Amino acid sequence: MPHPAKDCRRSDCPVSFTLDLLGDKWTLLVVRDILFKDKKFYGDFLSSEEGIATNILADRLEKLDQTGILTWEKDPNHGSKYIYHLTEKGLDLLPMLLEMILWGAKHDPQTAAPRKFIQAVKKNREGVIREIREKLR
Amino acid sequence: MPHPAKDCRRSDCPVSFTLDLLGDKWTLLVVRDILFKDKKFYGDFLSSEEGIATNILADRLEKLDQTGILTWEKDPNHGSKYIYHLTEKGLDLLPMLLEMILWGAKHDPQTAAPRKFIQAVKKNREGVIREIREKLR
DNA sequence: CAATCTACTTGCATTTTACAAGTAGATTGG
DNA sequence: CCAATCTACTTGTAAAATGCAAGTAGATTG
Repeated sequence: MPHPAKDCRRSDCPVSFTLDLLGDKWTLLVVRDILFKDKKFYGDFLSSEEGIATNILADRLEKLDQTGILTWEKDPNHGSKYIYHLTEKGLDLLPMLLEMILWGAKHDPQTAAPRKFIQAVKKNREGVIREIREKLR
Repeated sequence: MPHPAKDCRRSDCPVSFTLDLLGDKWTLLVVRDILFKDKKFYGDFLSSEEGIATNILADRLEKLDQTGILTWEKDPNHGSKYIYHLTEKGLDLLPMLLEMILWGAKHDPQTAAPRKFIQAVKKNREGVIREIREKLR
């Protein structure tokens, strides 16, 4: 055989696995932008208020592609643009993101999380998940 | 006034807030160890299979303390040991961790997540949460 | 009271991140 | 049609975080 794929996993623990793929300060912000902010272009992500650097963004998009969380295709209406979107594996991150939002909203005194959205998630998690998934088809 | 507390938050978004506190490869492994593996001593965390370095562990414990997620106290039975445990804010991370586990277990072909546990979480989330919280009192 | 245990700290090499600038192909305006 | 602009990047470099090895200080054990 050529040579064994350099295996970067630290253990077979599911928490560790998730962190290996998503454990940094930027990756999940891209996922958030797609899930909750209807962003789809490179420039959209770049202009998010947290101010991701362009080299970091390019790196994270590539890693998200390599791990099967995201893909992209040419914008049919605009040849120099690419449309980024989540795969099923990426959409499956929605429940986790919702819990991150609930935790952040609860424990950050100056959170900007809309009260209505938080209430909706608490009251009807599955419904919110279904709605967001459908919107993204 | 003295001088404004150097504010490291990138935005008021709850996802960003959560990532500011927990977005790295190690912090949540300590939380995992406490929630699911009954670990409580410095040496326990050090000996986790992912192999955290001692300086990183000390740093993360301090940050978790600063952000009110964890505290510690002297072991009454052993004066050179400290018992680390989660605060309410830390226990509130449980639902998020459970979603990380579900996602990791679903998408990692070689996951070590026990099938029984995954089934229990899927079938009775709230029950599992209650049980684990009670165990940690 | 010496060896060991426990929870760290320190120093340094390597890796990752942040910031600024540059590039290449597609599109738009005159 | 062609110069300016738009879009999605790449490159270079300084700063910061991480990883690894070794050392330390107080409590405990034999």
